[in-house]
Amino acid sequence: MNAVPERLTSKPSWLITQLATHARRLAADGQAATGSGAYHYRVLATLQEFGESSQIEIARRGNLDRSDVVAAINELAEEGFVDRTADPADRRRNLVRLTRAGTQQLRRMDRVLDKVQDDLLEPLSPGERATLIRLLTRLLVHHRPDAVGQLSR
Amino acid sequence: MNAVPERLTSKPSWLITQLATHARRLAADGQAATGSGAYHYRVLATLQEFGESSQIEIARRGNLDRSDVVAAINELAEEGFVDRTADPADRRRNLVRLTRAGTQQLRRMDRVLDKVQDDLLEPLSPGERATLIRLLTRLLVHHRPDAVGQLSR
DNA sequence: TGCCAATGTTTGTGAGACCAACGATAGCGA
DNA sequence: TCGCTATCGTTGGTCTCACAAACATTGGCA
Repeated sequence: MNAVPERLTSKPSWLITQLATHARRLAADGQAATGSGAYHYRVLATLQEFGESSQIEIARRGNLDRSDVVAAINELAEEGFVDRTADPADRRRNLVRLTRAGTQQLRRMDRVLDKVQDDLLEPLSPGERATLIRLLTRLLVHHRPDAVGQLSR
Repeated sequence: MNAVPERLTSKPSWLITQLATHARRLAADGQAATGSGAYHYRVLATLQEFGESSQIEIARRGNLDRSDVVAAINELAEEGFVDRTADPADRRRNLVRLTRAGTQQLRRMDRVLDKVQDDLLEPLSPGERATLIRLLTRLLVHHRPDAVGQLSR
């Protein structure tokens, strides 16, 4: 009754894109309560792990377009989660850093996203989860080394 | 230099969504030459495997919104790939069926998408590919049984 | 007969990933 | 030192995918 063409369900690209849509939904549902979204999380995470950065650095490290970084930082700054100041050493750049409130927001989002991972992988055993992560990582390293922190040579 | 926050790369949801973006790009690149897109493929595949259908059936089987089916079928009909006629037995419904040209278009898209699967899984051995497909399918069956042709309750 | 449900359709929204262009500023080679 | 080129932030788009709201037409049914 609810059959889906085998042409679709047999394709890895179908499995991956459909699962990605579901993962995004889980994340969006959880993040709704935090008031920030996926782009905001990438910015906050980048700042936390690498410290004060220019917007272009945030874009490269978080795999974002620099124009999207502008919008995300506008919103984060408005809520007091980041601090944006002109770089005195290079007036083309802004220096962005996490505030205390931003660090707390990141922690909130971390909790939410950790739960998302659990929900997402729920049906798999720990060993299967590790296998899946390993295979997915290999594919991503192969296709988009820059999205996994690999030097693209 | 191109480091990515470990907070991101360690999350399955990151791996899956980033890989999905890449898969969509591969598919879009390949499909550009065919003139049809992902929604069109879902419609054509559904018609081929289940035969003449109403739009609501196409929507349910191809996991599409019925309003998106309207647009896709408009475009497919304009190119002569499908045929849309009012159902004499239920005038609320349209009966949509594949034309000869539509069958050929589906074959073209199949070839493109088969190559996409190969590109996508390239770094994995046949055994690893099977493992990945098995794990992804289990996750999707668990979270969105309707997207894999499973009865949802 | 009168009401509710199903179907197709129109219109719109929001997220995510991009792209092009522009002004200001730096850096560098002649 | 001058002039060219590159970089950075910013603005203002585009496109795809997923989905929600509302409406008219038609069927089914109490």
